[in-house]
Amino acid sequence: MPLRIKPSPPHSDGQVAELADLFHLLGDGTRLRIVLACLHAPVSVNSIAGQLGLDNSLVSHHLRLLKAARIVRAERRGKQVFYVAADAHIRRVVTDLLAHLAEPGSGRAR
Amino acid sequence: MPLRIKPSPPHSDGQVAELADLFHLLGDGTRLRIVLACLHAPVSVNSIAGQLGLDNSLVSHHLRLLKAARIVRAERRGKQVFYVAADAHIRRVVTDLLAHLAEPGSGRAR
DNA sequence: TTAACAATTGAACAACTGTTCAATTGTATA
DNA sequence: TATACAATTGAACAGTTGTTCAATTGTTAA
Repeated sequence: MPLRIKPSPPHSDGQVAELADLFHLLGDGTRLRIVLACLHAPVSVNSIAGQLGLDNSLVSHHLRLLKAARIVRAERRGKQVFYVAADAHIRRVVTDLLAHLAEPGSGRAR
Repeated sequence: MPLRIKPSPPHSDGQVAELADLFHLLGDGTRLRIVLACLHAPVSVNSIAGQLGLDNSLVSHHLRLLKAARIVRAERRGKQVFYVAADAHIRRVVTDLLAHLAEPGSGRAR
């Protein structure tokens, strides 16, 4: 029996669609910066907007999409609403890819 | 000296923009399926189109973008042009994320 | 209640983008 | 050369989407 090399595993349409949705949401620069801003600790909408120099409204719009996709989680404290990355899974995805980009000679392939 | 917890590392604008670009290109379902089709071995444009049920022209358009971003690499053999994932880096990014999605209870956060 | 602060929402606009179709370029064979 | 096959290219269209602005909801303090 010959050695089988990388049978190129089949992927369900659902999995691919889910992955594409995740990529699509993180594929906007503004939205990605928002995710990075609340990746490790809860941050208020105002704080994110101030930190990134964006309009309050714009940040809220993006956070609504990120929340709907379960990428971030909302938590209200008094007047403010704090957002944070939904779980360790999301954190790993983003930090892993940033690490990948930082790899020597990985800027964009060889 | 108190223990510093997750200083939330600063990310250069260039890194974030690069990462967003990568996400953006993989964020389209059709384009992601094309990348998956030639992830482990070189495949001709016709083969990709036939396999995915897409028009030849559409596949070529997408491959042009993927090639410009150095996500795939082109190689001509006679009449046909074969495309394959640019390097191990790209392969890891995609396969890792697919694995992440396959994790128990990871469909979208907890 | 009133006032001030924080966040959300909806409408509207411009910019972008995925797709289709037709025409063209490149390559190999008769 | 001529023919067929493979891939690329460009224009044009429709649909999507990021952003702005104004108005509204929710919360706390005076």
